[in-house]
Amino acid sequence: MDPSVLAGDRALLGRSSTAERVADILRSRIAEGYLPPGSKLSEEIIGTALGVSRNTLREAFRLLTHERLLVHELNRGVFVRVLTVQDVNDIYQVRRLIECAAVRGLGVPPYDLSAAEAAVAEGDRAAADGSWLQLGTANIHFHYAVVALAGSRRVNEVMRAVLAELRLVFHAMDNPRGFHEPYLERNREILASLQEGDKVRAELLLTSYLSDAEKQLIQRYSELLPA
Amino acid sequence: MDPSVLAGDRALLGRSSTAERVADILRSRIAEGYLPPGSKLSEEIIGTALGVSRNTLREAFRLLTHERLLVHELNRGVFVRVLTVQDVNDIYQVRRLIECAAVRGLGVPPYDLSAAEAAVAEGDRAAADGSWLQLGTANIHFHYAVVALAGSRRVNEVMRAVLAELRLVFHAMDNPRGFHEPYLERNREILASLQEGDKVRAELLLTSYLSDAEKQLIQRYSELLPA
DNA sequence: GCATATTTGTCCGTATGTATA
DNA sequence: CTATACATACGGACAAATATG
Repeated sequence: MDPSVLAGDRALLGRSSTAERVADILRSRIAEGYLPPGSKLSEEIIGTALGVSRNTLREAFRLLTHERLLVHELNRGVFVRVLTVQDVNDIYQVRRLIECAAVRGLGVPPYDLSAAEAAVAEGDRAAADGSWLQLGTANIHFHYAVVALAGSRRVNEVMRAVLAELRLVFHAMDNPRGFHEPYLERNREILASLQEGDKVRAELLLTSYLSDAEKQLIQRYSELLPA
Repeated sequence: MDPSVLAGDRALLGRSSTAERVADILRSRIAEGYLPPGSKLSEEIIGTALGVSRNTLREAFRLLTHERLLVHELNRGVFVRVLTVQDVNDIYQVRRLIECAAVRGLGVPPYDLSAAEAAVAEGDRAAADGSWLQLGTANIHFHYAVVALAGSRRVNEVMRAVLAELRLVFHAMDNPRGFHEPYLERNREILASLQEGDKVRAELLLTSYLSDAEKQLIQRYSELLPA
């Protein structure tokens, strides 16, 4: 790994828990693709680059390992997670189970859809700017908002973790516009169904959405991995 | 045969870090009730008692904190988690969502119910022995087996974590027999429905099971906390 | 409110064990 | 097989926060 990736981050270390701040920095670098899947994160190199001790760094590694962004191999160190085709399939199985169950479990309309509406608006802005990666983030926010309708802290946390993993998958897509753009409209349709109180239609749209996205990602993955 | 082909499997066998073994010990003590919710775990006391350094002990604390068995308060230390009434409500909301969705998402019968059958048998043995706490564990195993039918690694992990939290709740019940015993028969009914391929009935039974258990636990909690 | 004692947060140096070229 | 690099674990140190009288 090239330690200069973290050179500018030393100044950011000044607030709350050191380990959490280190984790924040590493999480950003992973999300931005500076630390691609499979990278080894050396305690020595990162510790000196950020100016923190190994104990503190290991604490940060633990946090990110729990978020499934890193994997820890005994006596070998930590690495940026490499997701397999099976992982992608499992992530979408979780999404189908939880997102559909959240919609199905809704009470009587109207629902508080402000967060979902904000996510669609965020997607519109990103699309207008041509920020396709940000559009992917906005789409993730929309689905997080849908699950949040269930009103459960723990369900929210599970969803947040799964969607964070999904970001690792998105990095494999070479054409972010072609992949993300169509789903903005599909989210708008899901939102409209919920606004009309039509849970059944919303769940159907959600199911086909997830099915299509999974197919695209797995096809792309299958092309990449044998290479 | 070349012994080196098994080199990678050494990690899968008896090897684990000191921190993980310490975490195992503490997890057992918590599950057994020796460290009741609210207990403060002093680094000094436990470190010397187990003969490990503070750094190693803190690593173990982190593992258990991520399992939600401990809570970490900055500059104050770690404590055995004290679940609130809201936590109990949230845990059952998650269970309703995931367990029902797992059953609803099942394909065409027959299903592989061996794990669920084994859990009911485990419950029968525990009831015959009068081991009511073990009966509670067996009931937990049954519901874990039901969720495992969904076949998703991530869903399984979520369920395992939620059911581990539930164990903390069970410690609040003063009459373990009165609480756990009736649910053994109800699990048997759910199993029978699944054996007959009747997903709809299984989901209905599951819903009422979870509703009743939640009511009992929350009532007990409400009696305890104001005291 | 203040001063003190205790405990945690962070870091370092080092010895040992493990994996890999 | 050896050498190197690295992770694991320990003990000690000091600063910072908290608890106690």
